[in-house]
Amino acid sequence: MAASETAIREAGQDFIRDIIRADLAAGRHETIVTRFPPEPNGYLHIGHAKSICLNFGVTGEFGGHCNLRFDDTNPTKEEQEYIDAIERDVRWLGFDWGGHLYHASDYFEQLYQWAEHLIRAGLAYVDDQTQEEMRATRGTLTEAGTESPYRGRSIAENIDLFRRMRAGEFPNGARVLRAKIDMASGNINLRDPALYRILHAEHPRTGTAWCIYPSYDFAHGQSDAIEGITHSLCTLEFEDHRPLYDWLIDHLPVPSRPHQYEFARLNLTYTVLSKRVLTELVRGGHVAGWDDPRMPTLAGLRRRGVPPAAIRDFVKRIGVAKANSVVDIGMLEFSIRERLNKSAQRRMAVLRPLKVVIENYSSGQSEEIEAVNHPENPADGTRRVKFGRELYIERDDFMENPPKKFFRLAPGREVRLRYAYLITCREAVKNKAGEVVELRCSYDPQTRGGNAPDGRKVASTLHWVSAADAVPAEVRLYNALFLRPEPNAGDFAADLNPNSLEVVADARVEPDLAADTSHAAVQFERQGYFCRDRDSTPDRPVFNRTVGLRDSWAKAAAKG
RNA sequence: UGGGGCGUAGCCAAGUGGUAAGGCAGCGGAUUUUGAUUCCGCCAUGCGGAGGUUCGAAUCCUCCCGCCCCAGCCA
Repeated sequence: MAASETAIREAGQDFIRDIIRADLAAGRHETIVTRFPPEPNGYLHIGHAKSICLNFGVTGEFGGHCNLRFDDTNPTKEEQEYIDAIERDVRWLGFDWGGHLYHASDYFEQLYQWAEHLIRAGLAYVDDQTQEEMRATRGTLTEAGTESPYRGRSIAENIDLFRRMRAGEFPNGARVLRAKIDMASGNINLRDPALYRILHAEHPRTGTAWCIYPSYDFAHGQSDAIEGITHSLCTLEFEDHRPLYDWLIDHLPVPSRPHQYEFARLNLTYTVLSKRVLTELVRGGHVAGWDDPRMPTLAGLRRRGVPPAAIRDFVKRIGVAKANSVVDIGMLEFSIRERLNKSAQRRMAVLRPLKVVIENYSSGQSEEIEAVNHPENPADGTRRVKFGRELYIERDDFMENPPKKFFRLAPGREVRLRYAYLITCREAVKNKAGEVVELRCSYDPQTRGGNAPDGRKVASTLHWVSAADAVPAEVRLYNALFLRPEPNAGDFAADLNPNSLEVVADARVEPDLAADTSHAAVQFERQGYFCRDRDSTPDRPVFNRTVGLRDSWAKAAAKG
């Protein structure tokens, strides 16, 4: 794919794109090749979305392609379920790797040959030390390590031992192939890092063909080189692996010379983006699964109703840099609302119903009111909603003793029912416990559609549904999974929000919401954006709240 | 204490020697049959701190401070 001048000019301003621009200008590359390299040991989350958007984004902007490459070098942790989920989620996010689907495991034979090459060059050796011994002799952050007693083995012996490792002659952990670099290096990654370990484990792709597997460090850069990756983009914690990455590339007859660049991973307030923690949330039953709508996984966000375009917008907004940062979750919510405001049709749904009886509307009567589907998009048309003597409004929209700035319904007060009539509250009926259970109201027949011929104004407009026609529904309201802006990933359970899921069991929705199984996002007027959950049954729809509308009243009320 | 990075507003972030972009949040106001949306305005005499170089410094130099990552046969 060739990039247009315009695309290049309009590409974002960040240090990665600066580097690519410079490389292109200097003629170092004709085309850009990147890769997104997930390990299939968990589901993709929004932090991965940053990497996906970056890797696929730059090749779209500057010309080239991005490979999807599974970094499947540890069969003890990887599963086919994750492989499938990752492909599905990358596609859902809106990216296409074309034919460029690869696996580090595709290169196992080549990597093995390169390991022998290193041995023949005297740059790698088989170490018989135990894992404990290796740890003990690695040194500390401030002290040099000591060389292994097996470091001086002959090339012939090393080759023999390594081949026998491959042949399965030794149990797990018995020996390891190490690079011979510098046990005194200040960079611990250079203190003779392990290149191959013995793992008698079945691999999702290679089965039992191998019992030795390359380490990340030995696999990653070489895979990049094989695939002709020009810019290998990864997160900051790999920064001090770069000297090792380069060392291997320098000493191996690889077909190309990739370069690694590091950027800061995404952190979000009230969220944990750690595969370990996310896995524990699922396995420990703290959430209903990888696609629980409270999860920051792409599967969770999808089920929650977040449009992929909103995630892409969000990622564009937060930028790419090298400073560790924690992005306000509000920023993601903004991107979601921005997208959904444009696309979601409006409907009325009452979450916590309070019955309203229109006393001067006769009981046998009913009518259909025309309601617009999207106020900013006339092409979405209108629909007809039933109006009758008995209605439901939102409990929160009535107060018996309203404070000064509350301008919804109250005794004696007139408000508008959206698209319908102006009504006035005559009486609040209470039960024995003193709770308001019903409102007796009157309507003004002259105000059909919502406007008074005499031009009088009302302070607010309420959403409502017809008691006789509305359909009962379950609505799931999601709150942050964690209580603190920066949860402790170590003891995450202590920071879990016990109220992250609020189930509203008896909401009432417009009938067409129950009938529509398209799963398209809708806005419940004055409340938020919702989508139909797959738990819906024909007689009982279930809706997930994707995100609430901005609510300046709630904010003001909370302030007092 | 060794090595590698990073510090620009409450948050994210541009800026690469010529006098602090943009977005989120917040605060005012206008419009509004969603307390939504939209629109307008305000929001760093200041760039972790102190010195220095320069006509001029967030950008260059020196020293200091703070934060993050690394001692897996995980990635």
